[in-house]
Amino acid sequence: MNVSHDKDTALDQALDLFWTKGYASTSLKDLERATGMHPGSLYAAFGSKAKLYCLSLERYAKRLSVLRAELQAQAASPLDGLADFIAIAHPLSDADAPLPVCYLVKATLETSQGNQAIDDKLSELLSQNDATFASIFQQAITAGDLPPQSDATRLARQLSADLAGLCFYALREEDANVIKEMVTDLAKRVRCQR
Amino acid sequence: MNVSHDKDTALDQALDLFWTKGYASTSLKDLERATGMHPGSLYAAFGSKAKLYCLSLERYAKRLSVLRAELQAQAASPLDGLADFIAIAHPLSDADAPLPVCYLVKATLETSQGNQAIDDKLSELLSQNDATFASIFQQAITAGDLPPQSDATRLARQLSADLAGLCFYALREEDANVIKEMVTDLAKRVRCQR
DNA sequence: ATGACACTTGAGCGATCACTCAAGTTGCCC
DNA sequence: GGGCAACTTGAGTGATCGCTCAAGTGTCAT
Repeated sequence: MNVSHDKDTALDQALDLFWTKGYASTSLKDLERATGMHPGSLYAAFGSKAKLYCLSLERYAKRLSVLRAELQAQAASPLDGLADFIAIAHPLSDADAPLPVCYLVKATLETSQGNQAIDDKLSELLSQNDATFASIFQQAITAGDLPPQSDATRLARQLSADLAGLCFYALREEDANVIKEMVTDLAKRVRCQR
Repeated sequence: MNVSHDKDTALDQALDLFWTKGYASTSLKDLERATGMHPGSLYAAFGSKAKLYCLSLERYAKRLSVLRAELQAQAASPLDGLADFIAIAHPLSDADAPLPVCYLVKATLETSQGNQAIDDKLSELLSQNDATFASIFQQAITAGDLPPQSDATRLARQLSADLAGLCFYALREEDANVIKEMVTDLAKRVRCQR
């Protein structure tokens, strides 16, 4: 009795596994269990563990950026959209996320020094993310919501670091209220000037 | 021809390895190469890979806290000492560190969800660190360097997260000047109110 | 010199790693 | 229903994993 598999579903399951356990600590046995696929099918569909990992990173980044774009479109202003993203959609405040930590942040701190293709993919995705942040800040500057002499790139950099800092803290703090407070503070800081 | 080994030296070498490669990606073969010890000696001295890792975490935390205490003793005020620590002694600005990333931060993001003893050790060390930060802020409040209504615990929490955020950014940014600037900014922010 | 003891040595343990591939199954077109 | 391409299956690959332990070596006091 053979079972047919949906590549996207399997990728989602692999993503959750990698997210929680990390790349090195996730074995193919784990992936087989999670996806219900046998090694042959996994390799036919994804090529290798590293490629599957890269695909999962890409998928996650895509998902986040779609979400951010949606919030941006609904928001009254660029900064409001960004604040909503932090307060609502980011893994820090998303109850469905397996960890209250951005997958890319965790991957960055784990993976450094290893497979080159993975490192490249990660820095590509993070750069894209920073660029999006910067473009939103630029819109805010143009719209007059930020002082004209503001540096959008620098603001993006700082936001990226601030989010990563919160991720770190969220992982160790058992009291969800503390994290919620910190997230709210950051969102507020983004919305009402910095 | 047998070789006698110094436990502290071996521990330092193991620490550097774990720091750069992470726990899961560091094999006993790697540790043997780095320390020059054979498996039997390693196990006689340290018990297991996990125990060696815990010892390395402890040693690192101790090293950092000694450094911080020294700077604190020399500084004109508690906040000055803290700022010096960030600007001078923290891995972010220490050229000798194998990575511009606090070992505990990296370990926290890698290790979550695994060996219980490691998780416990990590959260113990991080709590100690936060407590030290908080006590320094408390001294600053008592000394009148911070408004009396300041919340030392909250300030410590925020500093911890800010440092972690910088670690994340330092790992991906190839331009050392950008990081230096961000570190200086944070040190300044700590020194001159927040 | 000798025996007692502590430490080092490294071959090798069973388990698990990422991965392959020949055989089996399925769905589709004619 | 016969033929074929596409996919699934899972036993099995060699390598490496963390770890053990009997044998070897060095350092003592006597």
